[in-house]
Amino acid sequence: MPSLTFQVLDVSYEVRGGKPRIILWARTEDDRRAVIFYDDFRPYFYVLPNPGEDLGQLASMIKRLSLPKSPVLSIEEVGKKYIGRPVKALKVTTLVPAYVREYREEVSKLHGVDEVLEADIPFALRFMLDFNLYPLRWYKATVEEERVPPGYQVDKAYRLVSRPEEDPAFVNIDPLKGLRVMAFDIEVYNTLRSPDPRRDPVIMIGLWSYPGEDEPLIMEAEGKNDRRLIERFVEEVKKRDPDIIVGYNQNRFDWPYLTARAKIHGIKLAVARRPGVEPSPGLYGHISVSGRLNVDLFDFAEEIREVKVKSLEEIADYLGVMPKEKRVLLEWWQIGEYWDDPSKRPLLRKYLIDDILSTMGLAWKFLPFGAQLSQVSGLPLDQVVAASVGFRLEWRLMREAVKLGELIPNRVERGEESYTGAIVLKPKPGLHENVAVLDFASMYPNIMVKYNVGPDTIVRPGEPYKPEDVYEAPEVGHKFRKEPPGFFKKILERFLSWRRMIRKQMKNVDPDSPEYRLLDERQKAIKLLANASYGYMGWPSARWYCRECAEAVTAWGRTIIRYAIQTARRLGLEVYYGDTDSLFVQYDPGRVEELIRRIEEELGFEIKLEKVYRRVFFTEAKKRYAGLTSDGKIDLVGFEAVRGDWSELAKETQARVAEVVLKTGSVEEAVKHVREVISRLKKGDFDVKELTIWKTLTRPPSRYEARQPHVTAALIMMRHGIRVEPGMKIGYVIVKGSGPLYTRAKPYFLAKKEEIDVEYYIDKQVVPAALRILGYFGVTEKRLKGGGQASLLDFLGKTRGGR
DNA sequence: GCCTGGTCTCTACCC
DNA sequence: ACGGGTAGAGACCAGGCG
Repeated sequence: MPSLTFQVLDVSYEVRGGKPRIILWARTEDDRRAVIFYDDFRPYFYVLPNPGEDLGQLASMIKRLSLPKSPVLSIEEVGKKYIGRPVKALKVTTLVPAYVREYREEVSKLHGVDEVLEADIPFALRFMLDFNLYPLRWYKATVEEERVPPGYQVDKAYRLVSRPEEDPAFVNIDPLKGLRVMAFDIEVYNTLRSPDPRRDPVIMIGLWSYPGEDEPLIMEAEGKNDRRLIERFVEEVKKRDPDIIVGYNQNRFDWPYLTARAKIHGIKLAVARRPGVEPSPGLYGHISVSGRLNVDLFDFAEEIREVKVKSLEEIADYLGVMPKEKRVLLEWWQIGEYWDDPSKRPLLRKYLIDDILSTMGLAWKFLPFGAQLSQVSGLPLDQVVAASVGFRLEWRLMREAVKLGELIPNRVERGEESYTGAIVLKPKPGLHENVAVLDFASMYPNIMVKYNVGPDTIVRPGEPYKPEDVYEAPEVGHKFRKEPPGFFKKILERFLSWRRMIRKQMKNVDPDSPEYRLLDERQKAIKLLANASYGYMGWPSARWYCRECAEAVTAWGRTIIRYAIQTARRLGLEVYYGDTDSLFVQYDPGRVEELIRRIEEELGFEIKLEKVYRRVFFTEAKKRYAGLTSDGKIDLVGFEAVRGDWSELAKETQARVAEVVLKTGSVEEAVKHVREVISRLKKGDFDVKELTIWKTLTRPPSRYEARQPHVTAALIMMRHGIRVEPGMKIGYVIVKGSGPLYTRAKPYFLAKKEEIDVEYYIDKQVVPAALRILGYFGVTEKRLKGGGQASLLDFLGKTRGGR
């Protein structure tokens, strides 16, 4: 029988004739698209009996529950481990995946059943778990060719005969190489309010395929009739037959909108590779397009902290994919107008083209990392991108559990129990020269490995132990058995050594080569998962939740950082600041080197010289500082200048103040700059956008206890027929008037320049932001705002501050 | 009824 | 929809005062 080498793209299943069939979506070595069917996989779950229960009797009770449409096919007694303990369980196999939920409910009720386990794992993923298949990796398997079933958009169809084995030849080959990527975006008609699919048509759709196309294809509706447009969209997608579809926010907007419009026209949005299948909601708010990987790039953008308003334009600008000044910029409410006006329509077209180019540009920034995340976590690309960090790690943990013969715990509702976290030192306020920043490398994962922390190694109350056989966490007293190595330790050790190996390989590869990029993205993906493990244990919804474990980790962390502080002081190094796993000390190269050596030797934890500040400035506040690095870069941490909920003008002013003070030491010049900004404001020489304040709406407006400006603005938007949803950033300005602030907020796009309350921006934005830094040097509000000379008091204040 | 200070609510940040 | 620690603005509210 022939052997096939293929790359796994995705897995789904269908039920035919009352039986499930696994559909493995793949690409073959000779670049064909293929489905590989597997008919012999069956859904199952485990039943964990109460201690001393008669398994045979339990089995016959379960058999009696057998459902006609999905009978119990077999019940098998198996030896497993559950949170590290050996257990006997029943493996119950049935026929139709959708009925497993029903079995879970009924079996849980049976007398003698402690828990029903692994009944909540989606069938297709269950197959990947059991067959140890990782998406985007390459495998070899024996297959038999079949006729491609009608309607399937693939070149080949096979039946899986042998268990696939990973092909090591492909390990360091870019998994995306040769895959067809299509970017798309739609424009929807509107009239100064949010579009409604019952009323507003789709007017333009753009798509662009790589490889193969030099430029995007732009399609337009006929007037306000989008029927033909949507039909053409489906045809054009099929023609391009992409493996990966990328868009920006398409899971929440484009797909639902297109689906709704198609439904109105009675058209099927049949863009999938399977006949008659439309895009449909999947896990984690993601939209699944069967046979293709639908990747919403917005999910990556969410993790870019530096960009606060995460629109496509802003993200593409930040990443240098499409500079704002080089593109057509339109606001969403202008789309209808630009469509109706024939002279403006070409600009709308260009706007869409720029969006498509930006989207494709972002794809090449993000997909390589996404592909590694998929290869490492084991979740298909489209899902891993949509999933949060906790779930990404959890899928990998589930895979490890299957390999180790461990039963996967259920996801259970738990109340929140908080515990003590890390230490943050009080900073030494002022301007300091030559300060070294030392960082413990992956402190929490290393604590977990060193002390064998985990839910399976912890000594529970009442359990016997010998003191010499356990590690005891300081302060909290939780104990962990030294042997055998626990679940987390095993996985983390593998992650850490895997990452070490990759970093070693990287040293022998040209930094500009594709292989280097691949390795770098892979080590980042591994690091992400490793670093998530501590937070994961403290997450009440985690399957492997263990509050005491998380608590023990932070306790060890506190002890370690205290020890490091003490060691630094003993060496005569002044400690300026520290947070969790970092220390800011006076930079004396010899003694810093000695400090590093001692910490590593005496504690067994690696600490690194992360950077050296030529100058660094602290106020009294923790978690805020400004530093000037040796290469002339300014780091601003925690200050208003890096927060999204301050006006751009206040942020810029503060950043400039920090820069002047750090680079020149001239408070004078910084004051001058602030005064210029204030006079510019008073003259009316400003733009509404630089005064806009953005805040996230975290819940529906009615669910707020306290009134707030951004909620007011959101309510005004709603009155104008603009949909606002939790998670949205609301941009508002403060306008003139009396009464509390929240009564004077207005959405920025409805506000006229003349109504802006300039006084508010001076008193509550620019001045406080500037004073946060200048205040330390004795500068007063009066001096920043005053019309005349600096007073004697200001002068005295300044010299006092400059000590 | 108005002012004041303490507390609560909310958001966004740091690591 | 991974954790705790933290800053800061403004709303909210009780108590003092006249």
